[in-house]
Amino acid sequence: MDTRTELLKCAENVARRRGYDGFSYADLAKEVGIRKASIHYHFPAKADLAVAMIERYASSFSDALAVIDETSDIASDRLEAYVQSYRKALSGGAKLCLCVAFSVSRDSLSKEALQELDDFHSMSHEWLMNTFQLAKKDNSVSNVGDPKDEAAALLAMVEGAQLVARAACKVADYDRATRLFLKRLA
Amino acid sequence: MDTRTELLKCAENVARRRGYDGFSYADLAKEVGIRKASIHYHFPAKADLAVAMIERYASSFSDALAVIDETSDIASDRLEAYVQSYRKALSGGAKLCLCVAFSVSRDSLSKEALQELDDFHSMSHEWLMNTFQLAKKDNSVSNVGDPKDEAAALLAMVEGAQLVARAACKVADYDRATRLFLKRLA
DNA sequence: GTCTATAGTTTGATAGAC
DNA sequence: GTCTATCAAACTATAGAC
Repeated sequence: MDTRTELLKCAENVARRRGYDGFSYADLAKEVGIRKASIHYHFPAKADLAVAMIERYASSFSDALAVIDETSDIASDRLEAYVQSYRKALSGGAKLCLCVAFSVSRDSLSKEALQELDDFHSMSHEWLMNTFQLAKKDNSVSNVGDPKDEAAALLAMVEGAQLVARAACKVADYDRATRLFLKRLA
Repeated sequence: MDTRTELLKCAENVARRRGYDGFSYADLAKEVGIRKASIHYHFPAKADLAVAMIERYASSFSDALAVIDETSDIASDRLEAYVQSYRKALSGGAKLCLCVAFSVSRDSLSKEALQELDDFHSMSHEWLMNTFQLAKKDNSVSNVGDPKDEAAALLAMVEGAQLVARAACKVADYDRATRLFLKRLA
């Protein structure tokens, strides 16, 4: 793997544990095994790194959603996989979704990074909306309301469930918070 | 107001905007109007400040829940007030619940602070559980599941809704995420 | 209780050799 | 591309005068 990618991977890893203001170039240098001055060759400023991190995260997230869509045509299957993916991202209570971690540090981010953050949420929201729209047709989810509202509610729920589970370092808290929603799935 | 309280108020304010790793003694000194060295008289280390912040936050939150209980005996009224209180805490998309902000910076907190964080979540969860238990009796909420699961789901939802709204600085996002739940209230 | 002064560390970032 | 060397600024924290 090239150094740039290795840096991005490492940065994502630590940012999802500690937030944007909670990691430094020194942390990355130590982990990747180069000097911190060398990092500036790949990312001149931390703001550049932040943008690249969100871009990479959104891209891989988008890929994951595409895989979910390919795996099943049933809305309930897709939503279950979605909830499961946020559970997996928790890493046993040690990590958060990158965008959850970055949302808290909003004031430290550049305009460009905030735009990327916004794009990520838009993409997630749209995928969820379409999936709830499908659920209305295939009847695989009980009691479906306005897809726009359902999408916003589920996005908030998985992000909040991650947060609560992270606070206590207990995946069980994530499971408890999402249980009633999963019961609505066929 | 005494300086200690003023410092706590100010620290809460900035921590809810920027997270635990996002503010410094210099920020507080500037805002409160004393030198940063003076802050150490009240809070020897930042870890001490963190503990006092959560204590104060949990205490005022607990008071707010007591007021809600006094205002109405109907479960749906109480839950609506609960959701509303998280909305108000958003401050137009500028702030988060202190415990949401601190959960992200978990690794920077002392054991004592983490314990306080845990206590806060326990208190919230218990109040919600009792309220959903009441809802089962007074039928003011539609389709109530296991109170324990309902409590966890709602806590996750309001915290997640705050986060999404904070990311975009749009209170409307909070409203959209909580709309379907509020529809279940009588 | 608040101040000045300062220590010791860490931060993000740059210059220039290799 | 990575290094050494260095910078100025910010950080938490302490000592001691008032």
